[in-house]
Amino acid sequence: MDVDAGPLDVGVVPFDRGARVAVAALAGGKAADARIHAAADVAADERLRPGARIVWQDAKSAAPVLLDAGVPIDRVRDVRLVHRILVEARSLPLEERWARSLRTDAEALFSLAPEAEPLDALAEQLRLQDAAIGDDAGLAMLAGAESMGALVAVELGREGLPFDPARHDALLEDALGERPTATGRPRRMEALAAEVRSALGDASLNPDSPQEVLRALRRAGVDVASTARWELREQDHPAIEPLIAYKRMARLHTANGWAWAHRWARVDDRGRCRLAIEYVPGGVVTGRWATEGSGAMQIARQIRGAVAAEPGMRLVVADAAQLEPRALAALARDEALAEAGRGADLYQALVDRGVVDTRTHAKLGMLGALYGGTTGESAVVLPRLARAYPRAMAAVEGAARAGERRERVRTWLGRASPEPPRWRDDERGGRQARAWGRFTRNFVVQGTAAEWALAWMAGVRRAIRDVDGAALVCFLHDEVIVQAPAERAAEVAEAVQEAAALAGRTLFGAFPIEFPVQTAVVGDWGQAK
DNA sequence: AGAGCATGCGCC
DNA sequence: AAAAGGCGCATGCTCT
Repeated sequence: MDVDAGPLDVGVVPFDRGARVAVAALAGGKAADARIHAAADVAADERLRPGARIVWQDAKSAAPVLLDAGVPIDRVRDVRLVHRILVEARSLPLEERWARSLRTDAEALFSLAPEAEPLDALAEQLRLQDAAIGDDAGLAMLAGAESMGALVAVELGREGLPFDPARHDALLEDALGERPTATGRPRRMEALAAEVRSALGDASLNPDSPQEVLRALRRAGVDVASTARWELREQDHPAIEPLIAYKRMARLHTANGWAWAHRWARVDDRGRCRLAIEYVPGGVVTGRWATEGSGAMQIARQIRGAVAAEPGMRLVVADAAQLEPRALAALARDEALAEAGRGADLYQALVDRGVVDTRTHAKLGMLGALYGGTTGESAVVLPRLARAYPRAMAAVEGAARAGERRERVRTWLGRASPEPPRWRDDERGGRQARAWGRFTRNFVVQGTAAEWALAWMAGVRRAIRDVDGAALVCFLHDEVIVQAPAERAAEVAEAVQEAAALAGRTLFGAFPIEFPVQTAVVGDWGQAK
């Protein structure tokens, strides 16, 4: 092996449904020395050594083959995801070949012959992307972070989230009452349904039907226009309390109840019960991830205790405190806000510095700044924040005004907001313009926070690589969970915090912004915070 | 019967 | 009918 060779781009194309893999060096838009391997032998290709940049059409179809073969991967380019970013960033002419490659999905790749052609195509795409990125350090970093994120997503999906069905069952019975034997509602839900029916004098009422409930409420003299909780709360009628309680239970029952667990929990080949979670990197326009199917990014707090460490293991639950305000301070280069963030609680710092009078007001004001609040308490506190942190406020205000003018805005690393929809030049159009402005205002902050989270996760992945038995098992925007052997959990917790600091420096250089991470080493997720 | 929308609510 | 950004999902309900 020539250890003096420079960084090598290595293209990987699986075919025959992953039974075989084509590997080639990519340079100058060409694939060189293509070799075909049986999937199990691919690790023997010495070009796939640490330090090489592995290039694939998309992680979902290509990564499993390499992961199964035990190929260490530490740099990667996901051509599909980076393509999307670059097209949106308008750094690239929309050439026909790009449009074509967008349509090349995983299935199409599988059906391609193992000839050089797909590898050449990959090489050409890589060349075009690198040319488009040029010397834009932000886009280069974003391309790397997005690609590594896609790999982490595949790894998370393969790992699954440790899940204890017995605990889940107990938590549900506690919240909803005894589970029904056949069809029908859990006991406490059924009791509440009966209470609602009796209070509204409608023995056949289906409490799951908003229309029926609305009609019944109005018949009973309750003046509401919907059955939304916020509206019900303002009413005084004996049906209201059980109805709200019922709806809360119904939500848990349908979203994270027994059927949900049955659908998404699986027992892997080592006898461990895990929730199968398919993450979709870049699934949200801002760059946040989404999930496909399981709703795993919305798991109700009430049942998080069912996510439990396996024997001999602990969960390291880590969440980044006030990530978005910190992302805002950094992208706006607001030294004063960054200074307030020096410490674990940015909101409390605003109180201590006399900017606002209570922590709740600090939070409300910040939410208003990030989302564009114009009413209520948030609007009252906002001017105080604007006076104390003019740079941060100018950044979000600027993004909002740009959006209203139909301009596209960018995150810190350069992800562009989507093309705005059309709106008329009338009052309704004005409302739409302001709504779009609220979106672009939030886009720059949410998107930048998502970029930080990608960098954080890449760092966590690297940091736990040498901790035998440790694995990332969950990601939730500003929170990660690592399962680790009990005796090494404390060490992992520290590494996760260091990775956060490193992510901050990677994105924002010497700008003095801190990203404190709260960690808890616990037996189950319900014990964290 | 299935597609697609509306409602409502959980998460960040 | 929500005020204020981003989602996903279950259910009811209407339209085809």
